[in-house]
Amino acid sequence: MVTIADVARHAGVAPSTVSYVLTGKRSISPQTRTKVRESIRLLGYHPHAGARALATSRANVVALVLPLRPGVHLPVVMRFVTAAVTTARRHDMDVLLVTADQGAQGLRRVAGSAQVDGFLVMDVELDDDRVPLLRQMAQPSVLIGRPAAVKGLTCVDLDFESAGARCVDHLADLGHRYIGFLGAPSVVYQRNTGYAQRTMAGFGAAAMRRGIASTALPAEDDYESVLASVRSLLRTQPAMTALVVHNEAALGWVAGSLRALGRRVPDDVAVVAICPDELAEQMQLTSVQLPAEELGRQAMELLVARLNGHPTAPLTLLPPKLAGRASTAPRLRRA
Amino acid sequence: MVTIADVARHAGVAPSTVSYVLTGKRSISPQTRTKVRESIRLLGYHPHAGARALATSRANVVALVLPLRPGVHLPVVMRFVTAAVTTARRHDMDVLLVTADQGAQGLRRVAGSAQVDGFLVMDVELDDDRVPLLRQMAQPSVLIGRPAAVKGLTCVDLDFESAGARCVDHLADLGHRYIGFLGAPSVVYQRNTGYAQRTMAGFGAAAMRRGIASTALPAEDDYESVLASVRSLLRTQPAMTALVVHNEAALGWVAGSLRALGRRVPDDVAVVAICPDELAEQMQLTSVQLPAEELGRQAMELLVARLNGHPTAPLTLLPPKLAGRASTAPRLRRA
DNA sequence: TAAAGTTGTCGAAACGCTTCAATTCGGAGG
DNA sequence: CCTCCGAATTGAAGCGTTTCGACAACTTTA
Repeated sequence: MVTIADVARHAGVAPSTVSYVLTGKRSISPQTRTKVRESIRLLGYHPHAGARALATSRANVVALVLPLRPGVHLPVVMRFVTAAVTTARRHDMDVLLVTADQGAQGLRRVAGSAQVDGFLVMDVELDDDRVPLLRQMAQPSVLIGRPAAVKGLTCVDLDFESAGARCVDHLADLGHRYIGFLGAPSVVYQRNTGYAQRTMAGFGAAAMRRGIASTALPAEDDYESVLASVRSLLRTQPAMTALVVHNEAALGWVAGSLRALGRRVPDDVAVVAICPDELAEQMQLTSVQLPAEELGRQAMELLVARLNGHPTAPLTLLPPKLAGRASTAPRLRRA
Repeated sequence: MVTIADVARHAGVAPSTVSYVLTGKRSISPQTRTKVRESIRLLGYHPHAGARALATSRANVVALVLPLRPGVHLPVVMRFVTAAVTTARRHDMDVLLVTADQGAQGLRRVAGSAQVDGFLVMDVELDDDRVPLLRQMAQPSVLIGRPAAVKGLTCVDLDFESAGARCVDHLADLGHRYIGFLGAPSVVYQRNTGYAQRTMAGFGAAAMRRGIASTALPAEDDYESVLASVRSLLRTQPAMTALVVHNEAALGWVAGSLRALGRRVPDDVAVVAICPDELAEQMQLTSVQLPAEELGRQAMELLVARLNGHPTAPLTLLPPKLAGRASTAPRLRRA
C-alpha cells in the first residue's frame, strides 16, 4: 500500500504538507501543491479510510437502514436507495447497508464501533422500537417516515394525509360522489405503519368534508385478491364511480379487475393512484406522485446538514402533487 | 468514546490482554477472561472499527456493487441483496453499497482506500469494463453473472442455457411443437447481457435439437408492449401452443394479453416462466426457478472463502429447477 | 536440583493519517 | 539595520487497535 509518507518522499516534502494539500486546511504554495498532486497521481495514492477515520473520528460513511419485510414495495425502496446513495456520494460519503432485521441491536453495533457518522432509517413505524435508541445515540439520524412523536428527531415524509385528501378533491371536483379506496396489504396496517394509516385518514376526512360516501379495503398483491377486493367494494357500494388506489403492487391488476367486473376506466370508474410517477405514467393513471427520489435526496441532505452541525426541523413534509392522466374523467351523468 | 484502555484499567489488566480476550488469539485464564468480559459489558465497549482496520489491514466490510439501470428487475435485485447481506453478517462482515453508476472509478476509490476487503459485483455483462480492473485489484471479488472469459475470476450464475433448454424439454414432453419465446426488454440484449442471451441460446438450441419450431421476441415492461409482442408472436407462428417467458416485469400481463387475443392458458397456449419461485407461485405459473437468494448466498460464501485464502472455482453454475404448475398442460390434439 | 518447556500477562512498537505548535524565510515597517 | 509579521512548511504527538518479543511463575523432564 502506498502511504502518505511515500507521497511525501516522492514530492520532497513532509507528510503533513501532503495532508494539507489534500484537505486544504492550510495555505500551500501553488508550486508545492502541483508537485504533491503530481506525486499522488503518479503513485496512485488513496488515503487509508481507517487511518483517516481514526485520526479525525469521522468515517465519512452513513448507514442506510433498509426495510425488507413483507408489504414493502421493493422498486420504490430502490428509488429511495439510489437517490440517497447518489446524494451521499455528492458529499463524499459512502453508504453502509444495514437491514432492518438486524434491529436495534444492529444499529448499536454499527454506531458503537464508529463505523458510520449517521443513520438514514427508512420505513419507520408509528411506534417504532428503534426510535428511542436513535434519540439517544451519539450519531445523528434522519428518518424517512413519521413516528408518532417527532420531537428530538429529524423526519422527512410525504404529506400522506394531504395526498389522500388531494385524491378525493380531484374526484369530487369531477363530480364523483361515491368513492372507493384500495389500500396496502393488510399486514402493513397491522404493523401500524404511519403512511398507510395517514393516507386513509386524509382520504376519509376529505370525503366527510365534501359529503362523499367512501369505502375502504386493503388489497394483497396478487390478481385474485385484487379482484376480490374490487368486487367487494363494488358490492358494498354499487354506485361507486371512482377508486383511489394506494398499493403499487396491486396497481397492475386494478384495471383488469374492473374490466373483468364489467366496468371501464375511466367511463364507469375513475382511478387515481398514489404511487411513483413513472409507474403511473407507464399505466396512464392519474396519480398523486410518491416522490421517492426527492424524499431520499432530502433525507440525505438533512443528514449531511446535521453531520455538519446545522440544526434541522424535526419534520419536513413534502406537499403531494397530482398529475392528471387518462384514468380519470368527469362523472358521466346518466339519464 | 470508551476505549480498550478504559476497559483494561477497569479490569486491572493491560490493553493487550483485553485484545487477546476479544480475539482469542492467545490463551487467557478463565478468571481474567470473565473479569474483562464483565468490564466490557459494564462500560459498553465496542472496538473502534477504523482503528481495528488500521491495525489489522482488514475492514471486515465487503462492497456490494448494485446495478441500477433500466431493464433490471428491482425486486429480484433486492432478493440478491438480502441474501448477500444476511450471509455477510453471519461471517461478521458489513456491506458497503456501491452503485454501478459509480463505475470502475468507484471501485478503484473504495478499493484504494482499503474501505473494503472484497467485492461482490452483480449484473455483470458479457463484456464488462470492470472485469479487467477486478482481475488486477488487490482485493478479491466474486461476480454474480458471467462475463465472456472467467479465467482468473470467481463467478456464480444460474445455468441459464440449461434453463432455456429445460423449458423447451418440458413443453416438448407435453407434446408442444410450436413454441414462442418472450424475452427481456430489448435494451437488455443491446447491452450484451449474458444471462438473457444465454437463455435464448439454450432455448433455441434445445428447440432445434427436438425439431421444434421456435420464434423469439423481446418485450418491454408495460401492458401495451407485451400485448403487441404476443400478438406479433401469434401472427408469425399461428400454430404456437406454448410460450416461454423470461421477463419478470412482463409476466403479469402475459395471461391477460393471451386472453385478450382469444387464447386461454393453458388449454390454447401453455406458459412457462423463468423467474423467482414466489412470483411463479403467486401467479400459478409453471416455471424454472431463478434462485436469487441461493445465488446471493453462494456468492457471498465464495467471497468469504477467498478472503480467508481458500481457492475457488472460476465458475459455479447452479442447475435450473423446473416446478410444474397450472399454466402448462399436455397439448390438446384437435380433430 | 537444574534445565527446559508451558501458560498467562505485559510493554511497546507498529498501522497511516491529522493537527498543533514550532520553525524558517522573505518582505514590510520603523 | 533590526524587528516584526504573515505565509509556507515541518516535526512530533496523538487517534485506538493488534501483535511481537519478553518475562515471570509454574510444571515437566532429565
